Amino acid sequence: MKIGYPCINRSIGCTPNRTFRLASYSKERLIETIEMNLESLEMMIEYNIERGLLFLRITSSIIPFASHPVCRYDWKRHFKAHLRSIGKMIKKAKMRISMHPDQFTLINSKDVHVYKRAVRELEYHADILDLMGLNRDAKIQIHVGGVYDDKLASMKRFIARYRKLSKKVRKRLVIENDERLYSLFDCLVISKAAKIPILFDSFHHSILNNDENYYDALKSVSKTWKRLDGLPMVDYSSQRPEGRVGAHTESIDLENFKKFLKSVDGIDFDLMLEIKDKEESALKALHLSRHLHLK
DNA sequence: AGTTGTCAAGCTAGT
DNA sequence: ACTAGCTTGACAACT
Repeated sequence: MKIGYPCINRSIGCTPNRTFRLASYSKERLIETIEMNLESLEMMIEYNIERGLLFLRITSSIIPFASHPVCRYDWKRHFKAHLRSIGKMIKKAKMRISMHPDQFTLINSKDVHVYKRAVRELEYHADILDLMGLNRDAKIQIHVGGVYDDKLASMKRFIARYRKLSKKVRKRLVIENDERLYSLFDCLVISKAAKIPILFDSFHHSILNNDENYYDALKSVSKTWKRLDGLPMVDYSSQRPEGRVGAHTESIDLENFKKFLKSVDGIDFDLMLEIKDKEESALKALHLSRHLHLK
């Protein structure tokens, strides 16, 4: 099991998340920001490798405005070598990579313009992973999308639109169960029809479910990942005390985490900790997982 | 230097 | 038909 945290590190003093306002867009500003982001990403990767955190989610903001019409600069060509060298570091360390486009990336939208923008956004994510030279176990995770007053029709639209995606996107795209609209069960229905792997979010599942326990849930999800897809990816978080239902905790609750690990003991997967204090909790989790006597 | 409002993108629930 | 809320880090404009 590889363990990681998403997008940013709070202790190295730089972020791969830098962006700027659309109003201040310029080619120079774009290049400068991407350069800083890629350097920060490299520092983050080094930090993680040194500490044994081998699962990383790369932020979607790494190339600001990448899929926006304002961005007509050929950043792919300009940063090809840099991205390739980052990919080499990743592969050398056998690090696992995921990306998670934002909530407006909706391929099942009724609005065809939203759908088209989503496709461009997914292509951009796939380009990053391709330019890094990563194999198809590097994944792009999205939610199924909106319900639009007709869940079945919206699920069908997802499947039909998924089938039309380019191969470079399809080989990396996975769906994640959410906590309000599409449960694990819904995802399984879609997965069966579209042959798309499911990324299991344990926290969402604890809020929206059909009474499947973690073990059975993860077992059924594991079957949706083929050999070339790599191990299943799992997102883990827990409820922030006194927060709104679904609010992610500030810092890892080790008792809850231990219980979760024990409940899915015997199933192999890579684990992303969606916790606000990022690397701090990830390191605690890594330490705990190494000292638990599991199968 | 520190604080606060605002930012490319959408959906849903509530009025 | 319209708007607040979701969630969230960092920019940008303001004290």
